[in-house]
Amino acid sequence: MAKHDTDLSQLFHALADPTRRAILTRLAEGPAPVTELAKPTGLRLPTVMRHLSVLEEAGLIATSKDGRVRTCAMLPEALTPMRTWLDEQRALWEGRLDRLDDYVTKLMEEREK
Amino acid sequence: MAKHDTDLSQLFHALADPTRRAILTRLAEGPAPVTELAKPTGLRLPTVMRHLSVLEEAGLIATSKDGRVRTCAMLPEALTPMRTWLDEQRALWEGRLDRLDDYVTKLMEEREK
DNA sequence: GTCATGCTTAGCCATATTGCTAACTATATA
DNA sequence: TATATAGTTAGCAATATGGCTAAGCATGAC
Repeated sequence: MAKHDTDLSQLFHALADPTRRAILTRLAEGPAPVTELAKPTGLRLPTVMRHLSVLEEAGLIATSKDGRVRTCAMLPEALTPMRTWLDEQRALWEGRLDRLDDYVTKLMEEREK
Repeated sequence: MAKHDTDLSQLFHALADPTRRAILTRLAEGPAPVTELAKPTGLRLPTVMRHLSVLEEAGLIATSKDGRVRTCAMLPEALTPMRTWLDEQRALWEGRLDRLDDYVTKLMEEREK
């Protein structure tokens, strides 16, 4: 299993949770401290911390502590592998359609003879 | 929690497993029966069946049975919600940069006075 | 120094996930 | 009809996930 494969798994796994996606969406608008991120979720702090560490391990956010406040910020470039995967998948799919197209074209040509 | 939100969760969850992504990649090139999909994974059939049903519930593949053979095919449009989410996320992020830009511009103008 | 605030750690519980084997059904094929 | 093939079902075990409480630590406000 290639390394970027586990990266992708981590990335997709991190995004598979609605709470984590909501946190990311909030962070897309700018950095925020943990407590502020926790408030709209209705979840307890330790639970939110866990979500944050999943996001951090997936490379989707970075955090830093200033005094007793930990500030979280999004790292949007972390989404690139996902975009790449999507594009590869699309290329494969379209390649398949092209081959199908070639095949049909060939069939038609055979018929002409 | 909106409905398309659970869709997204299912979608991301389905894609978070390397075996399932490998199966999808294979299917992007064309339909295949279960046993053929199972072979390269090195996993037992019931395990692969489970992966397939996860993919099917996420809307990523469709299956149909002809005689004793079940054929699986990819449904590439199932990836659209993911693309949409990515685009929304990017829009938010870029909107943030724009606002930052406006803010800086405003600061500069203030300075001019 | 005392107290409130913001986070952190440890650990518990329920459920979900991912693998397996064993046993079964249904369909080709000889 | 007998046998091999393709898939299916049931159920077990290990681990991961997502929630919680309780207790702790560090820092800022009074």
